[in-house]
Amino acid sequence: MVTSRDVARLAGVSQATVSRVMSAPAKLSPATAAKVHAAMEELGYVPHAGAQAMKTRRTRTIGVVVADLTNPFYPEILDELTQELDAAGYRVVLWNAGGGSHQDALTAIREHAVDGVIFTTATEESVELQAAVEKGSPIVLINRVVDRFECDQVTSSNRAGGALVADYLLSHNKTRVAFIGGRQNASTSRDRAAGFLERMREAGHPVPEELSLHGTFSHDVSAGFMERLLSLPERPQAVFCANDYMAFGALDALRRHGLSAPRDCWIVGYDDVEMAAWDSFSLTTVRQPSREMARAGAKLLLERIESPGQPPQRREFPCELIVRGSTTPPPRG
Amino acid sequence: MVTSRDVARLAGVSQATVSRVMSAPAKLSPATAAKVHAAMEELGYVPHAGAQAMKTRRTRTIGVVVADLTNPFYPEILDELTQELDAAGYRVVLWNAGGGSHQDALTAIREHAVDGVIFTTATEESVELQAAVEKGSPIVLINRVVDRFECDQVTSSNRAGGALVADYLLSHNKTRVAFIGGRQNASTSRDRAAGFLERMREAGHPVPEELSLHGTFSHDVSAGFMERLLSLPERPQAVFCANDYMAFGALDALRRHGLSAPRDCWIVGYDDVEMAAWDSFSLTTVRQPSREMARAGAKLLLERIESPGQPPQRREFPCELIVRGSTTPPPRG
DNA sequence: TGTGATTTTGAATACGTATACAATCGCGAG
DNA sequence: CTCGCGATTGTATACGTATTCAAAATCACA
Repeated sequence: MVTSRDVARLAGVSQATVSRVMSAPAKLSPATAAKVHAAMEELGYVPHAGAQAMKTRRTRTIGVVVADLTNPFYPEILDELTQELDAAGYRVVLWNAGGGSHQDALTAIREHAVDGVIFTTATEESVELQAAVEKGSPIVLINRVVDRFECDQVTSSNRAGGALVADYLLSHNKTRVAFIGGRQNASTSRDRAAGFLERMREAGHPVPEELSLHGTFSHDVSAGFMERLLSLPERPQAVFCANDYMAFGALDALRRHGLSAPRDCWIVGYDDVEMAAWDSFSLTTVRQPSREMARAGAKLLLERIESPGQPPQRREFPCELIVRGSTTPPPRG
Repeated sequence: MVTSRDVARLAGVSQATVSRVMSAPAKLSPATAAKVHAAMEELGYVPHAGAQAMKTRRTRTIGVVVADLTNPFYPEILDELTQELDAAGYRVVLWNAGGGSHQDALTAIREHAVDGVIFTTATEESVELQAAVEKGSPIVLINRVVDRFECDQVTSSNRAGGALVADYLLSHNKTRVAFIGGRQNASTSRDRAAGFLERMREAGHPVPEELSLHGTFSHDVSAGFMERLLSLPERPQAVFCANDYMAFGALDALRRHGLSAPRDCWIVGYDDVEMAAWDSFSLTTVRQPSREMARAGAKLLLERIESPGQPPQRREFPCELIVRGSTTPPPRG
């Protein structure tokens, strides 16, 4: 391994000078800077990340916790996050689902293995997460959000989005409708459900209990729910799924029974992942600006790392209904 | 920040003893071990990752380079890798596409920021990668592979897989067939193409040049190619795409023109990502055991880190044709 | 040419941990 | 009761870098 001392020796300067070439080149004469650069080049010098981290207390590494790489929503978020953080000179370490992810990520902060963490998967229950937040650890919540945590949070107007769907369905005289949700402890599923169910109720068409299903955010579970709905004596006219991934499951269940949307049942999703626009799905959905949210989250975290102690910020992005072929065909023109 | 010295002070022992509690507990009397543990607990001690890395020259972190998170193949690989490495006590840092990924990953090795890297995206051209390999850096290639690199490599029998598809199509009298490939510098696309085209030629039905298209591994580019194929005076009877993601694009192009598989054109993919089995696609494809390959890659890398200097290993996993609805319906029963 | 101000550089040290080596302790054999 | 050995523990040091402080070199200007 080649150290800054080796470079110093070759360049005929002190180790301190080599260090300064990287941290404060302005304070050096061009001549010595050139000498040092030449020596670094010749030896192929690369500073030791651990040693640097120890001195600077910075790792230029950010943690990201995602819930489920199988759901295309998360790869999209991750794609944007890696690009954004990469551009800012940060590395990304990834934790993927699994019970321990939260804990591992929080440990990584305390080990000074990362400068901060972006959670896309926060839930009310995580006592440790709350403790970390209260201790002032640099943490940002994207997507799922916990109101009482005092930290930066980025979300979309899930409640309003759910209501949007209700309005849309009602305006097309769909009054017997179902809801397929994910985990109840996720704010996303909860808020979307709340907005949707509340609006249906207000309109005088409350969603009956047997049409409001909750499980896990998964294609297969959702498909199973959809089959259950299809086997009811009176089939729902439309189904709103808490995310696109589940909506794909519902569409698949339809097809499996020789049925299709919108003919036999309307299907609406949430997220507007890229695949939703594919002709194979053509899924009507509520678009949340996921990539923009990811960028906002990254920015908030980097700012917090730069200048700790600022009051936490909350950003809520608006959502928008995107009508596609899984409900009514889009308006002509 | 609480250091091992703080713990030592509270426990009334030396810093060395605290360190030993973690690295060699057998060498300590149960009594002192207990004291130290209590002190660690009370102070919430967590060792500083950078300091540890500096001494031990290990980070317990592995880098992973993927090409495109939008292609569900990579999230699947990544899912398996994170689980596997996590279980082995390693963190994962992720590099995602972008021109600099390779370089960044290699730099991370030299910075001792990671103990090794798994590339899913190697190409012949990467001189730096070759140099790193020759220097003995712990590097494993999964998926895409470069024959002349002297490092651990995990792949599937892409050439044979391509031939499988040709045999299958020929056995159903599909003689005018097309190929949609990805980047030519990726061994996967190249080998699948070679196996496929060669077998078609051998059978006396060479694929004409205008039916052999190469672009980038993307849904949209593939859809564009498919549209071009559909606009030919004589439409191909079947299209083999170098991966499922591109096959989805081809299916979408069909649908966009009011056509469908297998009625108007057979579509075959490669990979067998989870989505391929969904009813919305029901894609005939060549299954490669991606998750198994990921595990094998992780294992090879960890072994290499444990005991460097071993001769590099190559593992090639067999592939299997999975017939689904995008070609002939699967055999009854 | 001398003086003080300023720039440029080096010597020394600290970051937090792991470990080689030395010191101490307890205990059984002689 | 002494010697010696193994089991525990402490002391001292090194890992590679950033930074403080002081020294040396340079410069502006009289």
